[in-house]
Amino acid sequence: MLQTKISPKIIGRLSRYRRLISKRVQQSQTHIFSHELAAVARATPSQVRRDLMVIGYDGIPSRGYEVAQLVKHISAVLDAPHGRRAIIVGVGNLGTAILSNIPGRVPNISIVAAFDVDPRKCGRLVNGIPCHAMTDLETVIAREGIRVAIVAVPARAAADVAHRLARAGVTGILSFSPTPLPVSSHVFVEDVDMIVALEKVAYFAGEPAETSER
Amino acid sequence: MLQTKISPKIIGRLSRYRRLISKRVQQSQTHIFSHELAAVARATPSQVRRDLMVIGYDGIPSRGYEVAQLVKHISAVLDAPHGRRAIIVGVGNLGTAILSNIPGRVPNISIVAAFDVDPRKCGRLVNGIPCHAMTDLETVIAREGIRVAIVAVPARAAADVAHRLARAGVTGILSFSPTPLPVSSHVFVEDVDMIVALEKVAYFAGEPAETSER
DNA sequence: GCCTGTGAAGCTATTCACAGCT
DNA sequence: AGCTGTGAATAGCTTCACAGGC
Repeated sequence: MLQTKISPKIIGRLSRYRRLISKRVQQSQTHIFSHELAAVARATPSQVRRDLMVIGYDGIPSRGYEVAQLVKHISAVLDAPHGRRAIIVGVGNLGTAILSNIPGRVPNISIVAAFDVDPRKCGRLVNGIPCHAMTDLETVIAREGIRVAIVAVPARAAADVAHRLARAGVTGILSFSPTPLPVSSHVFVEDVDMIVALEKVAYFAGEPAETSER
Repeated sequence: MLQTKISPKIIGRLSRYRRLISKRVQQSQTHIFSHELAAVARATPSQVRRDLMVIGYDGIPSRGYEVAQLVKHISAVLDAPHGRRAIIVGVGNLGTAILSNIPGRVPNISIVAAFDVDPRKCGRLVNGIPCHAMTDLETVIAREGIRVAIVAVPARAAADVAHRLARAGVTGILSFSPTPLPVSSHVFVEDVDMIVALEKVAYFAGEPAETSER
């Protein structure tokens, strides 16, 4: 049962909603309001209601949403039926930081292998994940049926890695590379660019010492 | 030169354009086309032309944009007049990864101090940046006139740090925290949430789908 | 009262399409 | 020819506003 495609923005918010709801479930709370969900996603209550409308979940006026049900509905949308295995390419500073932040915090997704050019890292565990040589990339992807990859390699290596991933069958890439990966349009790429993010912040932080140019 | 506020999306693309243009300047190229700029920002040529229209820069038909001029125009928009100093709070795995990726790659912005609760890190240099105890946070912010901060602390500490930053005068925060920082609306917050990003990728990796962007 | 669902309105962002320059 | 600038059109996203349920 394939849903009609939902926009990236809504998917992002659903992910945030779910994180909050899961917490509430653990605290054995039973209901949650749209304004609480809104706060966690920097959204408005009506936006939350819209989003939930898209996935076809109805709340109860004046009681809010039943958390156990809602988490199931959201998971039915976000999660692949039998779970997803992902790999990470590049186990430098950034790669290890990712490995210490992600595993265990993303329901339904597990990182099953890491890759690095550095031979000293190969054959060992990094944060509990086995690290392989770059030469094994295609083999492991095929064997594990990988469709999702995280790319955390230096900029100069990124294009080559992306090509290999795409050719080997990867259809979704989370990229930390500052230059866009050259992949064909059937591969979904999500760019996380810290430099762009910082420049945005610097811009909107406004002028030091309020110069007002009238 | 008074600018009206430009949208975050456009600022993000301008940042990417500038990175490419700077490279071209170094290669002593003189002109660049809108479709080249588009590629680097996952945009279309007409979007590029719109963006440049917003900042009031005109190209030359059939030659493109004069790179030396254009980089100046973009910088006049993005950069604070006398440069910006920023700090980073949290020097764990993620914090050090950031410190190894950002300094030197963002024109006009320098990271001048780091902070961590771990007393073993205080008083030392981390990637060339002096690390202070958390108690010095307000002092350093005041002394250096800091308006921009990067928050890379564990989730449970994030809210407290955000309050202190905002109270001390910070007006822009780049946050890597998975829960939204509780700051008043005059502080600009840019969230980088790896977990959400990964879930997006996993969702769109689903079936033979097509690409989109953030 | 407080909350939800949803049509309709309002906004923002992106693309089209074409005149005009080199 | 090949490119730009830009009004007009389109698409996409968010908010409003209000009827209806608890």
